[in-house]
Amino acid sequence: MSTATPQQAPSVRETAEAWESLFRAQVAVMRRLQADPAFKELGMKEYDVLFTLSTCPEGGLRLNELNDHVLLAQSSLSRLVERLERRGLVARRAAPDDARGILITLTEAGLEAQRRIGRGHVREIARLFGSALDGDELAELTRLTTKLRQHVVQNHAL
Amino acid sequence: MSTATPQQAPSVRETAEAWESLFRAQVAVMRRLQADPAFKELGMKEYDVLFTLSTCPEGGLRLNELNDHVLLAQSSLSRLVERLERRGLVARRAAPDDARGILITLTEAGLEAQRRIGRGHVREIARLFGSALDGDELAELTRLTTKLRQHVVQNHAL
DNA sequence: TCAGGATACATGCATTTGCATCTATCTCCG
DNA sequence: CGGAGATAGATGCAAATGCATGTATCCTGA
Repeated sequence: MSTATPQQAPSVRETAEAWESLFRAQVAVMRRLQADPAFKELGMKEYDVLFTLSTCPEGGLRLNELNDHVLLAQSSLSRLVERLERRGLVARRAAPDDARGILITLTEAGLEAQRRIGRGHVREIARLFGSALDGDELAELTRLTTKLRQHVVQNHAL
Repeated sequence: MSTATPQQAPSVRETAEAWESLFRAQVAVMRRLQADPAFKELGMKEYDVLFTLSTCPEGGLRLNELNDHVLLAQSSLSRLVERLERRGLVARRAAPDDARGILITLTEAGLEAQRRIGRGHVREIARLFGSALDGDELAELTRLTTKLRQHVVQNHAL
């Protein structure tokens, strides 16, 4: 499938440095985002679930698919979704093709909440990132992290 | 998008895309790291504290300084450190210049644990990152995330 | 100098999380 | 077919977390 890249594998030192830097940046940004009053109503993880569902609108997602996007144990996500359902933000129904599975979809209220919170969220991100990186740098950051994620997901199944 | 516009003021869309991509990459990598058996002995957050302490060896760190590096509420970190102390991995003593503060330092056992776990950790990171990005890309990723973190920390105090 | 407010950390308590395990369903291959 | 193992999701329970608040100490300005 992939022709081997001509260059040698990067050193352990380089990779560790990159991960450390990526991780710390994520922590720094996340700390500021969490402080946003918009997340009093709904935690980051809850919002993340609503957001992920909003990007795959038709038919919703299975619990295990959702689980790939969120950093939570399966049981924790199960109960998080249960809470969202109790709040009327998502609906759960049996998956059509697999009687073991459940399909989770956004309700109208859930979609509305996602959009409302998402607007403030996105504005806050722009505020944090805007002065830090220019357009080219942002594009490059997006490219690199996307490439990293894709390789990790493809070549290192859980 | 305007190719003619040089830079400054990236769009909300661009920043949101970059953050989403950065965040998802972090989740994907973190998921794999957490699966490493090395983290049965000590969770990621616990390791993160030991690692942070290991990078500032002389005199240790104050609890509130530590808190800047970890994505935990102050009370949670307080108790996390308490647990590490009970396991003999860190020591807590009164800060010399401020009677309200405590200074946290690695014990010998803590340093040993950090090094031992860190070795496997770093190897696992190299395995995940190595095939994904080449040396130049890693360096650029490091540069961009470092720049992002610095700007966020400097311009957006909590 | 000292009152009012800020800061550092700890603690009570309800919520959330993860691990282990359970049930139900699916898949494969004899 | 049919039984062994895999997979999806739920649940009991102990541990971890966050919020609100408490206590002690520090700082500032009148």
